[in-house]
Formats: sequence, structure tokens, C-alpha cells
Amino acid sequence: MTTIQDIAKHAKVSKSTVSRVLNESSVVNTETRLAVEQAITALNYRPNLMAQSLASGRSMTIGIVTQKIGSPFYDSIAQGVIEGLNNTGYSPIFVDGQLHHSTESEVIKALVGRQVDGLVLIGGRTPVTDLEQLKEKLPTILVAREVAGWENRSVCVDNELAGYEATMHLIELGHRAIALIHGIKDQPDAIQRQKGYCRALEKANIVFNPSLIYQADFSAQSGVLAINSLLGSGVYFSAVFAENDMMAMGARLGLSRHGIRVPEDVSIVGFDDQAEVAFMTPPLTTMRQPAVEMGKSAASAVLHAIRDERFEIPNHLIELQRRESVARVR
Amino acid sequence: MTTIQDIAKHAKVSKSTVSRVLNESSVVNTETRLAVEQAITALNYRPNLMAQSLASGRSMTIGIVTQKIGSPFYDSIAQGVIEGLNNTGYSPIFVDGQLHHSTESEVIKALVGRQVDGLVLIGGRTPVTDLEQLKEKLPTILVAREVAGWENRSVCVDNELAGYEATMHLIELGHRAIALIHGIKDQPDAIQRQKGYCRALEKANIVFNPSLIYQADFSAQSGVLAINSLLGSGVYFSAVFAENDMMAMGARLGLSRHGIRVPEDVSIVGFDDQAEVAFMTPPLTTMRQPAVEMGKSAASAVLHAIRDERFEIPNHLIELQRRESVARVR
DNA sequence: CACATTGATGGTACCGGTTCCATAGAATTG
DNA sequence: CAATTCTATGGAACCGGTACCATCAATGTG
Repeated sequence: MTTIQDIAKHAKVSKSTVSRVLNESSVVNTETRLAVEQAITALNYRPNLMAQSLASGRSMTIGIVTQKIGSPFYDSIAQGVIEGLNNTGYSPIFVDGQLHHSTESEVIKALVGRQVDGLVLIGGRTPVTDLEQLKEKLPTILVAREVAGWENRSVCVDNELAGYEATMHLIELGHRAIALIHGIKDQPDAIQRQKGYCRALEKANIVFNPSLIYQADFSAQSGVLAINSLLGSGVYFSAVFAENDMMAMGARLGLSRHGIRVPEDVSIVGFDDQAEVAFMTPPLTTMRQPAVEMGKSAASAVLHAIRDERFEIPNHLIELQRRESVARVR
Repeated sequence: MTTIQDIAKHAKVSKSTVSRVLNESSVVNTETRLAVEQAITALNYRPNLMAQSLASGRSMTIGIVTQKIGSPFYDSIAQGVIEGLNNTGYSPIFVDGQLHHSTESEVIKALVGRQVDGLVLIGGRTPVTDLEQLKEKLPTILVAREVAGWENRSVCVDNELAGYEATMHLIELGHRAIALIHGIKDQPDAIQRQKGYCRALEKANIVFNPSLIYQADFSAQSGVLAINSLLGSGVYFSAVFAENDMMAMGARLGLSRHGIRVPEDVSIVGFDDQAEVAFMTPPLTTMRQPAVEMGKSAASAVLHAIRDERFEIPNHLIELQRRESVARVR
């Protein structure tokens, strides 16, 4: 490994001067600059980021805490963060919270030890007190999580509104018996989406029927179980709102297993708009979450926070993506 | 930030002793050890990994180069690497090659600057000469890429055999007119899978019909285009082998658009077994790629390479995952 | 009992950069 | 022309650790 000292020797200058041309931190005579630059290419020199970090106090890395790598929505956010960090000089470093609170705080500590310059927490359950503590030490941005007092440190969307709109879309097409496949019980997004569902029913003067709700867990398998249970219980429904796409896929499969056609007999609305559902048979109508854009916003936000600049987090909208899994009720 | 010096002062010992208890690098009197440990928790001390890295020459990070975050197969591999690195003290740091050769070598250089202790390249097109150079400097493991001379540095699977088995499965069920939806033209995996397809035909004495091949690009959209083109050309086929699951999904949608039933009229075999396809209607028969396991193996392999230990990369098999998209020909 | 060995610890040179301060010479000013 | 301000550079302290070497007391050995 060639070091800054080697470059200095080769260019017959001091370390300081080499550092100057590297960082353009002060004016350097054109001749000497050229000599240094030449030495750098000649010796194929790359500065040691560890040493830079130690000396400067900046590590040029952003810590990203994900919940569970492999889940499409969180992955898309992560992808957005990566894109947003591209060509900024900062690199992301990922750690996985594994859905455990303890693991989560453990990995965050590890990131702090790695001297990350900023932190992006995607979802997660870190207690608010810990967050407040963290915020003191490091620029921290939350994604897909709402916390009071973090309004301009948090990239999120209005799940309640989206739940309302999804349900309203079905109601407008004449559906009045709308089953809800509900996500993980205490999960805030799930709660919000259900709230929106209830508000839409209320708005349309449809009485809420608890037997139309199935408590699932965001997995595709739970979507098919939902249909089996609903059908087994004998309640009538002409439409299903699944709180994410995987459950919608499961529901669609469950329905076909019972010879029920989509959308002729039952309509389905999903949530997320993950890539695959545009190619389901039929293509799924769903609430599109702007996951990649959210990730990009988070990247911008954390970068601005590091530079201590003001940054207005853009408003991300969940939009209805109309496809073919929904039809007017017969 | 509290430093090792603060701990030393607090425990009334020298830096060296603190370092000793941290790394267990030599025996320390029990009393003094306890005093130090107590100081560490009292002051909530975390060693600065940058300083550790600079001093020790080890950064405890593994660089992971992905091709395109968001593609299910590569994501699963990445997930496997993360899992494999869990609780090893090493952290992964991801960079994205963005499918550009130049970007790829650029990001690799960035990783080297970050003093990563090892490198995992997932797929990619880095020229072999560059790889050889890299191998000199750093323990490097390839995933999903075969290079001569890298046999025990490369985690891969037999795509040709898998292509053969997929096709053979269809043949055994009586299919003789099997369309092939081919992946990106020069992509090695795609080439191998097609080779396997051809070998199976040959084995069964079926003459190869070029008009049954559609040149696609691994996207779902290209899968529906494939069906349109095939149907438009008027060739008969009773089965489709798609070289990945996304194209299989597209093909399935394309067929349904033409009123063709799956599997009654046409059977489909996919490739990858990404999570969603188990819940397609009908669930897709596909060649399961052990992506997560491959990632784990890569993690083990690079860790062993760092310690200069011998490691036999396990043999990963692609296995036929029978579901419901395939039926005996009528 | 003199001498070698062992155990526990402190001191210090580094790792490869950044950054502040000092300084020499050139350019500007009155 | 002396005094002042710039311009360009070198020197050295420092960032927070690691690891080697030195030291010193206690123990073991002939």
C-alpha cells in the first residue's frame, strides 16, 4: 500500500502539500500540484479512509439500519438510500435489526463505534428515549416511522389516508361488503391502514362488521388462510382489501382455489405495489408506496443534517395504482 | 466521545492495559481487569473502529459488490452474506456496480480505500485480469460467476444442468414442443441454461426448433412480449421454459390474456424460486436457486480466506420445485 | 544467596492521514 | 527602501488505538 508519505517523497514535497492537493483545502502552486498529481497516478495511490477518518473526524459513511433484509418494501427504501448517496462521497453501511429490539440497539452501537457520520433508521422499534439520545450524538433520520417531535427528521407517508382511499375506491364501485386482511397486530402501519378502512366505511354509512376482518401477519400464506377463514365463516364479501401485496397475492390464490374469480366475483386491492404484482393474473390494483423515493429523501435529509443545513422533507404520497383486480360490483 | 485514555485514567492504569483487557491479548491481573471493565461500562465506552483499524491493519469489514439492488436473486445472495457475517465481528459494506463495468471497478477501488479485509463480488463483469490483481491484494470471493482458476474462490451453481433438468421435467411429462424464453443475450447464466435446454432436447431426440426461442431480457414485461411473439408466429408449443421467474410471471400473464390456461393448455417452468412465485395462480414450478445459502457460503469462504484457512466451498444444487404450473401434455 | 524466569504493567513508537502554526521569499505599499 | 502583507510550503502535534520493548517485583532454581 502506498501512503501519502510515498507520494510526498516521489513528488519531493511534504505530506502537508500532498494533503492539500488531495483536499483542495488551500492553494497550491500549479507546478507542485501537477507533480503531486503525477506521483499519485504513477504510484496508483488511494488515501486510507480509516486514517482520514481518524484524523478528520469524518468517516464518510452513513449507517443504515434495516429491519429485515428481503422484505420488498424495506429493500426498496434501502435501494433508494443507496441511489441517493451515489456520487456524494458517502457510502452506506448496512446492518440488520432482525426485528429484535435488543439486536437493533446492539447494531446501532456498532455503527456508532464505526464512527458513521449519520444514521438512517428504516422502520424499527427503538424506544423514543433512545432515539432522542442518539439524535444528540448523530444526525439521525427515520424512515417509515412517525415519532412526535421528529417531523422534519422523518420520512413517512399517510397510511391512514391510503387505507381510506383504497377502501373508498372499492366503495365507489359499489362494494359494501369489504373484507380486510389486517397486517401484524401492533404494527403502526397496519393500525393506520385499518383506521382508514374504518373511516371510509363510516363516510359511506356502511356499518363496520368485525367478522369481515381477518388478523393476518403480512405474509402471503396468511393471505390464503384469510380467505379460507372468511369463506369458512360464511360472511359474504364482494371485495378484499389486503394491507400489503403479499397477502393480496395469497388472497388471490386462495380465492382461485375456491373457484372464485377475480375480479368478476371478488375484487382485490393490495398495498405497496411491489414489482411483481403488476404481472399477477390479473394485475393487482394496489396502493403504490413510493419506497425508492422515500429512501432518496432520507439520503438527502441525512446529508443535509450532517452539513447542518435546513432541509424540507418532501411529502410522499401513496397513490392508487389501478389495474385489473378490481371491478364494479355486480 | 470517551477514548481509551479516559478509561485508563478512570481505572488508574495505562492505555496498554486497557487495550489488553479489550483484546484479551495477554494476561491481566483479575483486579485490574475488573477495574477496567467497570470503567468501560461506567463511561459507556466503545472503541473507535477507525483507530483500531488504522493501528491494527484490520478493518473488520467485508466489501460486498452487488450488481443491482432490487433484483430478487442478487438480493437474496446479499441477505445470505449478511446472515453469514452475523456475530463474526465483521460487518458488510455494500456498493452497487449498477451494471456498469466502469462503475464496478470504481466502487471496488473505493472499497479498497476503505481498507476492507475481504471482498465478495456478486455476479459482475470485472475483467479476469483485474480480478487476478485484486486477489493478490485481498481475499476475494466470487458469487454466481465462474472463472477458470477460481474454483475454490467462487460460489456457483450448475446452470447448464438446471436448464437440462427443467427441460427434462417437461419432456418426461410428454411435452415435445417446448418454448424457451431466453435471458439477456450474453449473460453467462442465460447461455448455460439454454445449453441445458438444448442438451435435454437432444437426449430426447427432439429436433431443436429455433422459432421456439424468444430472445428476452429477464424482465416480466419481456415475458409477456415473448408469449405475444410466439403466439403471433403461429408455432405450436405445449410448454414454456422461462430462464427466470419474472419472465415466467410475464408469460403466465400473457397466456391468460390470450385465454390460454395454465397448466391445462400450456405448462410453465420458471427459474430462481423467488418468494412470490409460490403464490402465483397457479403456483409456479421452478428451479430453486439456493441464493441465501450461496451468500452464506460466500461469507464463510471470505472469512476463512482472511484467516488463511482452507475452506471447501459446499456444492450448491439447483433443485426442481414442483408446483402446479406444469401438467402432463394432453 | 546470586541469578534466571515469570507475571503484570507502563512507556512509546507507530498506523496514515489532517490541520494548525511557523517561516521564507515574493509582492505590495507608503 | 523599509515595512507589511501574501503565497506557498514545511514541521509537528494530534486523532485513538495497537504492539513491541522495557521495567520491576515476585518467584523459582542450583
